[in-house]
Amino acid sequence: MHLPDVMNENCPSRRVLNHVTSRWGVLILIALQGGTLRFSALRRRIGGVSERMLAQSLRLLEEDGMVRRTAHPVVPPHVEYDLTLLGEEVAARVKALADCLEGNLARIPSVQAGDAGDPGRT
Amino acid sequence: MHLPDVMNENCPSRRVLNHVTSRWGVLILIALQGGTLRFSALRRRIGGVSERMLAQSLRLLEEDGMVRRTAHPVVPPHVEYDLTLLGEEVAARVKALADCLEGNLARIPSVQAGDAGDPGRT
DNA sequence: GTTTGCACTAACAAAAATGTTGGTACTTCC
DNA sequence: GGAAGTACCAACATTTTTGTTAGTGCAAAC
Repeated sequence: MHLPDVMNENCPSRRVLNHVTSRWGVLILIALQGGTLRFSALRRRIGGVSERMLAQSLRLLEEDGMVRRTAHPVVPPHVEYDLTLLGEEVAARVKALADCLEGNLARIPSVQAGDAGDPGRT
Repeated sequence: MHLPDVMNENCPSRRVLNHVTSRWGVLILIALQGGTLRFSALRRRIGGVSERMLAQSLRLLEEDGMVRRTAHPVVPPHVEYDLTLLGEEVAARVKALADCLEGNLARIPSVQAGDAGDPGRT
């Protein structure tokens, strides 16, 4: 068994890292840190996510053993999402990163430059 | 001015978070944690990155004040990249996350399912 | 004197991510 | 009776990301 190494393009850790650090993966983990949430609640909590992407990202994180899905077979569907033990560990790191960025926004030049949107090409 | 909040789709922190957690952004930050590196060295260190993406991702991180670029105007170009103070702080969190994932690979179902990457090499 | 390395960029092409629309099957609220 | 909410999925369209190729200008190694 070779040691996992994200710098190695073929290491499975690379794929997991990509799931976790994906656009919505990060936010899902942070949102679920507060406790169990239902699909719609999760969607309301995470600004800008579409149903499709939320469902897809949740499935990926579930496959990676970070998120647990619990479906109650009742008439209006009722599904709950929460973090597994592993998910909690990972989410804590992700949260730490997000907090770090939020807390240091003032030190970030591109933010101070007063550009609300994509300054990219015009 | 409201508080930064990554859950808010219009918060600038969201954009910065995306840069930092982008496919190559993560790896660049980790790679530079070890110290200054030149472009080509960085490229060799990060498996699978193309010149184009490395250059692009570096520029983004530079704009966000995480990475510093120092060009020496010598005949064969000599450019060095290293982390700013802010970059170090952020990189530390990113590294913690990556280490956490690497260390817990064995607990990840989708990895154990033998569905990706090159099997057999241990 | 031909190849190699350096640090890139521009143009184009392909692949992946993401969004949009419409639908399911039923219930509760107005 | 009509609208809204639940938890999604499938098909299609668009956008974004990423890769590929070629090229710069010069120097050192072969």
